[in-house]
Amino acid sequence: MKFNTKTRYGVRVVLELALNADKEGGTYQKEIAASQDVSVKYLDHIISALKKAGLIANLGGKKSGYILTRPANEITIYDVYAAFDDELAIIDCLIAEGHCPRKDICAMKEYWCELNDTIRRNMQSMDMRTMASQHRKRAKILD
Amino acid sequence: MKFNTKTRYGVRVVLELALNADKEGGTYQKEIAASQDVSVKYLDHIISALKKAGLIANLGGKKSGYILTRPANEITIYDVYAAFDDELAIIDCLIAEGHCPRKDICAMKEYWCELNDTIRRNMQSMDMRTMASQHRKRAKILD
DNA sequence: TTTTATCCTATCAAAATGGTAGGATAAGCA
DNA sequence: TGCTTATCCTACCATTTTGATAGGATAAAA
Repeated sequence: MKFNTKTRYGVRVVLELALNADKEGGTYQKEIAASQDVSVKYLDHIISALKKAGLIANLGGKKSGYILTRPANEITIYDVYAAFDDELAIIDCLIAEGHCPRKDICAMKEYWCELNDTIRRNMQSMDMRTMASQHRKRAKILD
Repeated sequence: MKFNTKTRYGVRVVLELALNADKEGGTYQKEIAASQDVSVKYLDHIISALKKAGLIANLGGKKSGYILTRPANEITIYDVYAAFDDELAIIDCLIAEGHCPRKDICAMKEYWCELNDTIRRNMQSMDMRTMASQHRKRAKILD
């Protein structure tokens, strides 16, 4: 029961872009790689998925920096999660219906389904502007 | 982000024993295997872990049926989870401290930690007596 | 025209997952 | 007593997932 590193890095990339919202020309992949301590090559995959999901984009053409495509408060943790994985389903039978012969009686399925909803709603209710401001607050205290 | 089959089967085994609480002589591994549609061999692992965790026990000696070691309302979903996995940690840095260089500033860590607590508390607040009674209710309606 | 940053696909080692197999042990029974 | 059988215990194994690296294509900028 773990989130994978792509999701974790993905969130951090989006957080960095949210923090750099005022930065002229966007943020370069190279800069992100350096500040997040990930190889540029690995970051390729992360950024590619975030772009495909429509969360980030190049400010200009091919050799320009990245920015968020919408205000940080309109991007949730779940949005980032969904860029890397399918719909959240903590057990398979929540998506692959018709397979389990006991699906109509199974009390467990109902429980897992509710837990799944709880987790998804939690992730949907946290946006990246909030994360950014919390990060700034913490950084300030430590300063 | 999935629960593994051992945890899922484990919960179902405990649920079955909760439902069979009145059954004379406990429930045999063979019976559980049949009703849960798992091989007896695979069930070996599940049962072994549940026994090790102290959730179930043989009613008599080696060749006797299984029962729960305490009332079903004193066994939570989290108890069963913990029989198969370590403490719930949806990202590694929640347990392996000191590793991440940004742990003091990282706003994300705080978020993941809170989500982790939310999930754990949810699992801790659902007990197997409740599950059993919900199951009986559903089975009755379908009858 | 050279550099270089993004883009895109393939590959790979290691770990996790889901499960089978074989045999040891010991209880129950004819 | 000896056979059957259910639990117990340890290997092993195939497949998938994970966390990355590598190579080269593309195109913008200098």
